[in-house]
Amino acid sequence: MRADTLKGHLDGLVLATLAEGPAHGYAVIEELKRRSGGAFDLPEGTVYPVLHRLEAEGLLASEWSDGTGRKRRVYRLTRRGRSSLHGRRRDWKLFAGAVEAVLG
Amino acid sequence: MRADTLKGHLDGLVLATLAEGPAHGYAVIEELKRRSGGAFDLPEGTVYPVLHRLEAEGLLASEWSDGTGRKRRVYRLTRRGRSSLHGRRRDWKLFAGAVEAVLG
DNA sequence: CTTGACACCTAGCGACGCTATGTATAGTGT
DNA sequence: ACACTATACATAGCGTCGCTAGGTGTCAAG
Repeated sequence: MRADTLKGHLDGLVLATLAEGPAHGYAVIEELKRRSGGAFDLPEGTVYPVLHRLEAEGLLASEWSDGTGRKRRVYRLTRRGRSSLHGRRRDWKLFAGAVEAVLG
Repeated sequence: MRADTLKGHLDGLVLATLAEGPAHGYAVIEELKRRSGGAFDLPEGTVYPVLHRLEAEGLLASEWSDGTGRKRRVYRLTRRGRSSLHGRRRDWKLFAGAVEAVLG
């Protein structure tokens, strides 16, 4: 997979990964890999900044969890995050449809 | 359509637009708009640099045409360009499949 | 004779995925 | 005991590339 193919789509993918329940950053990375069948095997330096950005935008909220002794930051969708995800799914359908119409 | 959604995909779209025959830059812009049903209404400052880049990479070749009096640069796919297009169509299918698997 | 479509061009900006690097803990193997 | 891997977080800086904004010039219509 070419680098930068994700550009502009990653936020939606991360939101979708958190749609079924809260998770910490590392788990988001693994879940993206799992759901995509290995296609999205993203470095931490890609995903952590996304989580920070989405939280800064109010689409995610987080809190530290030290239940297991290991410190983890657990993220969850806010209401606005869930709404943004719906918009992004719509946008994706439009975009994908347009690309396929052009590619033929 | 969000800006930058195209990032990493535009080259393939331009190649696809030229797959059915040579065209000049402005016509490529119009054809992208037409095929996409208006979704891809791209400014010239986006498309012209792409054409230059693809030509520099050997995927397109061009020559000036002044048949109508108006100067136009007409682009056509090279063999390598056509082969690149095939690869990009494959990549798109993989990418789109992975995105849809994640979005659910 | 101005307006708008056609047709080309490029400098510079901004966004963002990625590389590289750093820290620290838990588990596994030898 | 010691090394190594996986887990888990963080961020500075780079490179790419779509876009904005500005420029040149031709042609048709009102």
